Amino acid sequence: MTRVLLAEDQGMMRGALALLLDLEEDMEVVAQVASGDEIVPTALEAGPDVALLDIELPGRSGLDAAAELHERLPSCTVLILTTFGRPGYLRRAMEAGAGGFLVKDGPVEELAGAIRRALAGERVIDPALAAAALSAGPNPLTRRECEVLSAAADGSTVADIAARLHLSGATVRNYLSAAIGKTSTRNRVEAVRAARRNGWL
Amino acid sequence: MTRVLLAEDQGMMRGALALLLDLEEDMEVVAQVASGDEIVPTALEAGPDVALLDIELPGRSGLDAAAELHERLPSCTVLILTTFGRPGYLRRAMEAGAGGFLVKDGPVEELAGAIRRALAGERVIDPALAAAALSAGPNPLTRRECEVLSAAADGSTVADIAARLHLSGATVRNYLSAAIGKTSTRNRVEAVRAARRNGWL
DNA sequence: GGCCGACCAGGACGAATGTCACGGCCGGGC
DNA sequence: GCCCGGCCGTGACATTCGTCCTGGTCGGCC
Repeated sequence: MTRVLLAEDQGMMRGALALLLDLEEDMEVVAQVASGDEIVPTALEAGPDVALLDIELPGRSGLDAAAELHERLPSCTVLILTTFGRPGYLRRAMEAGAGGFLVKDGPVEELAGAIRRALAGERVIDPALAAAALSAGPNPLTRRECEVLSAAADGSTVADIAARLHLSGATVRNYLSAAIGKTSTRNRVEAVRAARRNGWL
Repeated sequence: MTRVLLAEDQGMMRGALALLLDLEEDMEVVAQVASGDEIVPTALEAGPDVALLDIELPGRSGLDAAAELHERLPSCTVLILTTFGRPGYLRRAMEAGAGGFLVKDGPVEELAGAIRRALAGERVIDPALAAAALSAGPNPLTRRECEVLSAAADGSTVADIAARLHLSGATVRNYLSAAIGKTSTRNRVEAVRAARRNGWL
């Protein structure tokens, strides 16, 4: 019997997936969580064979939790299940030791099969997605550039960002300019969108 | 037997919901579509008793389709199922003649019950959401202001927007300024976010 | 040691943005 | 008829944004 942990914030999606997996003869959902912070503690307690994690969760990111889980509970195979097949997400998932990367498009029928293949040691990845991740290359932005870009996403002014990150306005402007250049965009808004699309934030 | 049409772009969500509803004794999913453009034609062909529609779909909006469906197939009860409980969405759904408005949070167990209550003539709405929609008031933005704001969402410059909408740059700036004022924000990015949050775009 | 990249900051400059006042046209309501 | 609001445009103005150049510190690598 394969014991499954489910991390997904949308209640309806989580419930539907749990019901779906419980219908499988050889699977059993032993824990469900709705936030990223609960993943590791719950997993350590429940000891699942497989963790099916969303990335964009309230609290901690699913990718973060995946990395820690892989280290502290190596017996548990981590599978990422996300809405967006962003190249950077896939890359980070692989670096975090994930056994597979699934997108929420694609038929439900594949889900159980993907879990079984991952348990068998196979790396379950959509080939088209893998190609996109490789062609996109690694994240060219430095940590600071990512932080500044994230802080700019909500329409904050330079002064706002500077205050929030304890920097000078001039420094913030320079980081933004660098990020705009590296993303080949025209302004901070386009830069944020490009970075998001690639999974760099 | 209640015949259900399902409109949802995420394959996994769509499949899981279909499976879930088919498990109910008195329900039967007779059609599934993944884009907004397919809703009305498919519904006219399949003749469902209930249409469960997502709002943010590729192609046409689910709210648009709901309005036309309510007019051309009055025998079909329209239920909106959306990720975001934006006040403006709820308002537009009610104006489109929807029989209910559900958010994808909240437990799956309620779904079938909500459908049955809507079929019985009840208006199924989360009370907290209804209160939020009323307190937020109607959309203060004019049609043009909405269009300009939507066009500005992707980081386009004033010149870009002007070209796209066949307007003068000065006019675009005036509309943006008006939208910024009405949303009590400081710049176009914040205005776009505020308008989106309220479901005005 | 030299080299490089990330990090931080300042100044100067042109371009874009946001605000305001001012016009005009049209259609609907009183 | 008059008034009002939506629509479209212009010009002027201060502010912000984005670019470029300059400078500095620090740690890692060869």
